[in-house]
Amino acid sequence: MTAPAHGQEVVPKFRGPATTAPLGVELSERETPVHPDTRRRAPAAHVTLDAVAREAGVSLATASRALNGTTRVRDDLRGRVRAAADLLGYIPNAHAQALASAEGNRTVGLICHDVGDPYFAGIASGVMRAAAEQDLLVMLASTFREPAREIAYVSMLRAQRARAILLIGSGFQDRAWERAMDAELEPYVRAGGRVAVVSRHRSMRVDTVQPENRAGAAALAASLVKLGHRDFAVLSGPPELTTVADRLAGFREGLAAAGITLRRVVRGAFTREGGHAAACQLLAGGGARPTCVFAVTDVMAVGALAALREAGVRVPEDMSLAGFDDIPVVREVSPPLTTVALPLTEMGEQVIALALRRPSGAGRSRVLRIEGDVVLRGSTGAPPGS
Amino acid sequence: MTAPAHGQEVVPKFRGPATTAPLGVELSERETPVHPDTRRRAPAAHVTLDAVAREAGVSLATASRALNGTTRVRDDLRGRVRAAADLLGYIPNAHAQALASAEGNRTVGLICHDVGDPYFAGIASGVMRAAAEQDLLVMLASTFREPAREIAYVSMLRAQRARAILLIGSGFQDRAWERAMDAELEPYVRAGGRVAVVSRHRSMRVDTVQPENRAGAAALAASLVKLGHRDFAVLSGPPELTTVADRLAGFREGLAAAGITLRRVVRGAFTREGGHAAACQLLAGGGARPTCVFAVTDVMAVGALAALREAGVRVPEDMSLAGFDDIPVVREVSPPLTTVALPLTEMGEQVIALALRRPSGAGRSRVLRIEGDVVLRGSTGAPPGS
DNA sequence: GCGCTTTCAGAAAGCGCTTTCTGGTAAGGT
DNA sequence: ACCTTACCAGAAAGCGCTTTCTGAAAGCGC
Repeated sequence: MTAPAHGQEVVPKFRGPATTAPLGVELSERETPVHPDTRRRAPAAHVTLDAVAREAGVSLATASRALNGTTRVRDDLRGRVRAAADLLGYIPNAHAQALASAEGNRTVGLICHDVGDPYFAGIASGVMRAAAEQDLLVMLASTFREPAREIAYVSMLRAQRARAILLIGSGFQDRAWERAMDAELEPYVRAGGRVAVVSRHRSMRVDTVQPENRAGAAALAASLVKLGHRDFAVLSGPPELTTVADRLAGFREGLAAAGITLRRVVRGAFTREGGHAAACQLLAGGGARPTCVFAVTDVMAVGALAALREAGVRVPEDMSLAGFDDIPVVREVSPPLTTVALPLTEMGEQVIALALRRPSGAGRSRVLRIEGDVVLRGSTGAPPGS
Repeated sequence: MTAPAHGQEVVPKFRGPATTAPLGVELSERETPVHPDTRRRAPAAHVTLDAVAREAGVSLATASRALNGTTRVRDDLRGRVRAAADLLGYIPNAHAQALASAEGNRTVGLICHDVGDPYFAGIASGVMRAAAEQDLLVMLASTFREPAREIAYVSMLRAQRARAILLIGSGFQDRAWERAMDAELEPYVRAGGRVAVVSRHRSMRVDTVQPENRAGAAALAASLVKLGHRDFAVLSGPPELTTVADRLAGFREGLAAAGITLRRVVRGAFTREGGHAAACQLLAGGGARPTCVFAVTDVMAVGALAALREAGVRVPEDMSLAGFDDIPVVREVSPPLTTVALPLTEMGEQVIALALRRPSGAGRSRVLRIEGDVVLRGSTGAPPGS
């Protein structure tokens, strides 16, 4: 489960008196005492509204109205229906409700690469909070960065008649996939579905929560220049992602404003390991090292920090390091990372709000621009020898 | 969005040429070019199977069979139906399908406290991966630690006729809530629903993925004793949670095996801040400080580490610190934290597997015990002055 | 007391599918 | 040539609900 690695050691397993199995995992069974039958009748499969109506001695229609309160129902009847529903343990069938009513169902779909990634987890957390307030259920889909799966999920969410589909994070390099995605989304929107995205360009009638990647990166560059740096490198991600392109361009812009040219860009995957590898590559390259490195995401920056430490490069004394996003972990590492802070949970709340407020289907698309705050922390300082 | 805090500084926002709005957030609209009408007919609302059948010149029944392939359909007809479905952009209505078929719908419910917490995010990630492989959609519900919301979610998931309900993480202190939860779950299980939980005791016919908290904590204690420590403190969580109780008891057991008595237990919330506060409280108390501290979760340990650093306590020279869970962040802090590693994503995969494999409704309940590995990292060392 | 409106319960028509059940046609046996 | 199987398309009956429509009963003014 855990491979022994640099600076850590896995201790052989403790065998307490309670544990006898030789495996790391043990499956046991236990008999559950049969629940003593309460007063409640045993529902064979599912209690239907029909059963409730019969129990209450009213018609199906009345039972429905009594429980959902759309039209007036005499108080005594309503009481009887409620009591019957309670007694029988009635739970409405959401499918039948969605089918019968024009309302549709109270769910939204959320598609992201991986909830295990703190960036997505932060946004998802915001979506969840907002959804909870509106009694919406969120259908979560993790693509694990496979475009085919992403499209399949949109299709599934369409089948589920989700009120809205939320797409979080960069799209894929391959234009063909993006086109396929548009083809999938277009009829959905036409049919009244709402789509909103975070940090992803779309060609459609889709609302967007868009971090100001350029401005943020430019501001960061300006701050780093102010610390005295002249010599920069960027640890970048897949070049086709707009997020990457914008942050890189913004950083260049910020440097240019001070008459500085970016010396070096190293590309890596959008993961901790990608950042680690990119940093290693940067250090391996001969020549003078930059005094300051900007990783286009915090996740990469965390990997880079580890790489620098392993290589004996002191941060920030030998080299300053900055990231982007402000995921929680960057406050915990030492030194804590300078970054451009994005309000992740708030972005999650906004994207769902944007989608749900959208006038069904057509209409202009809105862009909610989110500014990032440059937060200087311990990972950046004056360049060495200044 | 980000309050200036200890050791960090928020830089005033950069105003690039592109940004003119004075707010941190800006809402703009843009007109989308109207999508040129393709060959495809414009679906007014939703394409129904009926429309597909008509287009293909076959009956509704045949269309259904052609698309789902349960019974044999002549190849040419099947082809015509498929073509018609493609042409019209048919997406089946999952609600109607669920309602009409005995199969039910392809969704499972996942209830946890907060996907923003790396512990839950890790498990959720595992659930997502397993679900993706079986073409299941996951309905995610975050309770934000409110028992009422948790019960409401179970009810909603019941209404959605989720194939399975997965409950992740400790239950609540209040026995009344747990009883209410049982009352909610019991008819669900009776009606054929599957329930599986991670790290949570239930009185019902429910499968469980249960980390070996006692054995793990005991093993950790043994390892720490072996490093030379005699003087321990525990940063604990809410005492009524079985997870907490087990880890604490296990740790005591491990110490007892070496003839050592635990000196001090400080309670805190199950969060980073809880760990921070508990550590502060521990340091504030006068008297000799323990040489080694065990925080019952990594999340708390991370908070504790920050508190120790702020108080000028060096880890591990002045004090050793260990956690439990092995969430990713503990490898990134310095020193990296010694902990008991739980295979979080694997636990997620197991809990959903357990639920889905469960013979519908009744039957024995199974317990999958997960052993933790003690992983010694830089946060633990020999006690000072040895 | 009569016709009027108003109130509210019940009957019934779907929502979009799956799945029997029915029946027509072609193939095979005698 | 006739009858039995076998195969497969279509009709129709729901799945569990919402919602319109219908109509009975009650309240009201005259």
